[in-house]
Amino acid sequence: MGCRSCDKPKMNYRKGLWSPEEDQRLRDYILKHGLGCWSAVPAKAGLQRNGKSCRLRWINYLRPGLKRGMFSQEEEDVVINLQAKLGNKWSQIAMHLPGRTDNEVKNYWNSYLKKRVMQLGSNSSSNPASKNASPELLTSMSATTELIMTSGGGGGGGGSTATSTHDHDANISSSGAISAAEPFVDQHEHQHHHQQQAKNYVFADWMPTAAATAAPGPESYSMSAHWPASTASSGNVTPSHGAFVGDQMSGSSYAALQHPHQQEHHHHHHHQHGSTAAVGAHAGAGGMVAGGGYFDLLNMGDIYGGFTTTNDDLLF
DNA sequence: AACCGCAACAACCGCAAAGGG
DNA sequence: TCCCTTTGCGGTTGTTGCGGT
Repeated sequence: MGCRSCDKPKMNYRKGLWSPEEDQRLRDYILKHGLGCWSAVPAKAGLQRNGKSCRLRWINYLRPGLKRGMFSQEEEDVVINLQAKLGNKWSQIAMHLPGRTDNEVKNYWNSYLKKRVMQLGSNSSSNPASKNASPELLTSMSATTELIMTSGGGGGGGGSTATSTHDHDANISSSGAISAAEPFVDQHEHQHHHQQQAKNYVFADWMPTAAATAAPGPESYSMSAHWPASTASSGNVTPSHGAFVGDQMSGSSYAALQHPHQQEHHHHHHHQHGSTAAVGAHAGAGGMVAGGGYFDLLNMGDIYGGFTTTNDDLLF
């Protein structure tokens, strides 16, 4: 682990929200050099951030394969059930939700699900089916959830003391537990407290739609030279990767990326954290790209996150 | 119009584990 | 084995904007 060569100069690190320029620097750096010593990234990328901040930014926001927008009913079920089972092991829970980060899951739980579960728990105390989830919540309990529940292993309720040993980046579980294909592209309209904008699946908001569909030119630099071995061995690492190279950021889509909720609020009465602009710009990345593109991009999540999943693990 | 409360989410902080020297 | 650095994780705080008054 120790990255001795990463002697960083003492400096006053910037804090707070990331600017588009910072994001671009970080993104460009990672694209060119791959994931490595985070503590060295700021200096090498020309960022006045600490490595920790860079890592977090990458994982939670810039990394390809991330979904944005509201949680689907299925995802909600997964969170509720796994939280009941594992406790606040957000990274482990996130592993079962492709494209979701632990931070996102955690936020969703703290801001919404926790209250809901508590309410339901107090209202329907006589629900033997689940100590946390109400019948309402369970009605849509899918085979997906059951799969997770049965494959999770290890019992125990909340407050598990199990030490997490997984790679934080690997939000796509090795079990490929969630069959994401169809539910991920619909405009799930389940009754959500805040009636958020229907979720959208953005495989890296900064990725232009063209990148999801168009084959890049052969001039692309060699990804395999920089990315984890799993990348090179993955048959799904397709030419589309090349499209990531360089400045892929369109102004509009990036603006949407930076602060989704700062955009288009005037179009909706309710909070809208899924960026409509992003949907417009990138809907194809997750939705329109049925089949191949979708797969490829998802695998990009593998690549950038250092996943070790195989093609077989991705059940989409 | 101004203020306040709330919700959502991005980001920070502190701690512990992992791992190299 | 110890020390130090890096990384990963979970709790918490900060920021922003909306809705209500």
